[in-house]
Amino acid sequence: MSLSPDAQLKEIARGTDDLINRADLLAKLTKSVSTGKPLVIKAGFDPTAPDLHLGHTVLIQKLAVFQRLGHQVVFLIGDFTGLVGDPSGKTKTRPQLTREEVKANAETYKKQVFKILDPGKTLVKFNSEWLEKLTAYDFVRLAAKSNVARMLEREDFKKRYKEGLSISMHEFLYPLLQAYDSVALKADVELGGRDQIFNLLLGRELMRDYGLESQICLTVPLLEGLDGVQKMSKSAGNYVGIDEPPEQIYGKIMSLPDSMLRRYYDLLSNLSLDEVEKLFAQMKAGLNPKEVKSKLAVELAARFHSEQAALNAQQGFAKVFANKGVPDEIEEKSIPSGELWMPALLKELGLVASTSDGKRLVLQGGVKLEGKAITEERVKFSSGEAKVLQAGKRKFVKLIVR
RNA sequence: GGAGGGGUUCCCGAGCGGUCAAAGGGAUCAGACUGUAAAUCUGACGGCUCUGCCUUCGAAGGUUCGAAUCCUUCCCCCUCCA
Repeated sequence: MSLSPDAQLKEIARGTDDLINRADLLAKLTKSVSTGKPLVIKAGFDPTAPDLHLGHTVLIQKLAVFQRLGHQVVFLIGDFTGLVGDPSGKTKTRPQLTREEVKANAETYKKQVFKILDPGKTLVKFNSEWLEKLTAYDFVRLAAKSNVARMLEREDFKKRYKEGLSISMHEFLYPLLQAYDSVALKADVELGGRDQIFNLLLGRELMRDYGLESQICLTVPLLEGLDGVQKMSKSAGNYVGIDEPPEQIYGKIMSLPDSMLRRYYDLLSNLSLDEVEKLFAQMKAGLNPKEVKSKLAVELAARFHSEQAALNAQQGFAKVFANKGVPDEIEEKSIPSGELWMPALLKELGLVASTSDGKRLVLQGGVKLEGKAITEERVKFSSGEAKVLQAGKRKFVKLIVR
């Protein structure tokens, strides 16, 4: 089904951060509808982090929108540019990935991405396919397409330059190579995060230089992580991975600060704008924010798993945290009988990092046996007993005494 | 090539001969409270066979009764001028 260009535009523009520019996109859509030729939608991904999180899904969902509208999504894996290195991670030299590693990462990517995208309609490409073939001559010619002043227009470069921080040569190359990808793919639209705007725009210019019709640049907002401050990233540890078990997804969303709720709804929920408005109006009128949060947590857990798994996670959470109970399924561990020194036991069971840590936990009343906080470091266990040991709020182990 | 500034515990960042396992902040963890793994408050936050001992302040040596702090060499990072 092919919607009218106007209707498509509206759908595409929803929840975007920036769209450059609307008129061009409308023209492309109009042409696409009249000729029946789908637009080429490009989105690039670095092959070094195959662990996708919610932050990435904002963009992927937008890709899915294009896909539903009948356009050709190209999932571009930046195996070559990954070697060059993204300007943001500047301290360490990236390890050179072998072909096998890139391939393996790509598979992981696909597995995750196809929870949202339709595999049958997605074209997966590697940019080494064309970038590797560039000669030094091509390369210099490519580099000549831009200039230092232009590069320094980029916000982060400008800032670093002003503050006298270093900028490596290859960091200038990165945007150019990414832009060249658009040339190679003859992309109609490129999607990226908010931080990608410069690179996307460079693609737009470069395509013109190469005599092609310029791509449309569409950015989606960057999702803040669970801490509500930094952008979501694996290295910051404030992320929700889409491959995580439903209980984790649910629990992590519940740990989101209330202040971030609306933002998450706007960027992640599939609810219509009206429904979201209504929900927040209710909350203002007294509905417990916890309920609103839980609703989102269920929606997301269900998206990456199943409705049932999500509801189970919700129940388990209520049991453990709201009612301070014990989860249904806990790991069983066998321990010897006799008097045991808890810090060592905790360490052995992997519940704490060190005996010192274990001592602290006991001291602070964070260790419970059968729901009762223990006060002594040494506890007697008799053979045949089975007791639930709890370390902190969410770690449980069932002890089977030999 | 020249001049200068730096490398401190998970991160940022103080300390610049003893009172330093090292201020402060962040992150993390625990407890209380609650509406949740929100918010807030309190506490903990190198390791261990734990009223003591061991290891840590880029690396290796040295000075000293005693060094993260002083000296030497080395490694690394950054800035400016060429």
